[in-house]
Amino acid sequence: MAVNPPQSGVGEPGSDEEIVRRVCAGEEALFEVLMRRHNQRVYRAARAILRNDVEAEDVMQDAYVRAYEHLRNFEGRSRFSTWLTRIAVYEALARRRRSQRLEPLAALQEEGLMATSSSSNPEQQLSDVEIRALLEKAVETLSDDFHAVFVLRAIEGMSGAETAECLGVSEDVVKTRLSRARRRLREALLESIEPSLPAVYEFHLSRCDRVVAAVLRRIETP
DNA sequence: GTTATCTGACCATCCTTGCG
DNA sequence: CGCAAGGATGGTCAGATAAC
Repeated sequence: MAVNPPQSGVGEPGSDEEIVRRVCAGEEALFEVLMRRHNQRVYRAARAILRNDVEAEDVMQDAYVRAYEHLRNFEGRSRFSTWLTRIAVYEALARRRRSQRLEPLAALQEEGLMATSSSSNPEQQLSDVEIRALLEKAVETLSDDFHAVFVLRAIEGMSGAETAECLGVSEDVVKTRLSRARRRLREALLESIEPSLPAVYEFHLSRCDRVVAAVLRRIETP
């Protein structure tokens, strides 16, 4: 499920750590390579916590600026991507705390997201686009903690250790949250598709007639 | 065989609800 | 309003399983 499309950009001059070393040595322009390389992950990490595209982009900018300013503090104890993601996660968590103080009722506006599609044709309903929409809706129903773990682990493909480090929790907590997030996703998806389940593998009247006729022919002609 | 991951059981805490 | 009961949620631990 992990999707990490290669980022386009300014050539690929070596490992992250190598680029960090060169940026610190004065090649500031190379920082763009790091940004392009990790845009996807940083965006998903920020959005996993904030659930808002615009705010996620703001956090990305803040995180990149902060990372650039503190690049010399990167000691290489973890991968650069983990270090960068952790900065974005901390920025996002701080922003979420601020917004929760200011708008404690904002979350109530999210109610009603799980309204089910009324499409009656299961084949249409199960098209790729709709499956993706169902998945996204289901993921959005997860609690904040489960949502963040699920996005980082299952979608972004980070390891348990990386996710734990980014979110500031133990690996055990990541494992449990991921397991429960998956279970809840299954339940949410089942809830959203159940109304159309009776139509799945429907034994159409014409096929019924055909089978009955064939059986009758075989019975009647020994 | 080792490591990583998943999953279930158990427990603690928090929240809601009903009752006096 | 205060309190107890029950449910929901989340963390820890341990065993099972898969991948290497």
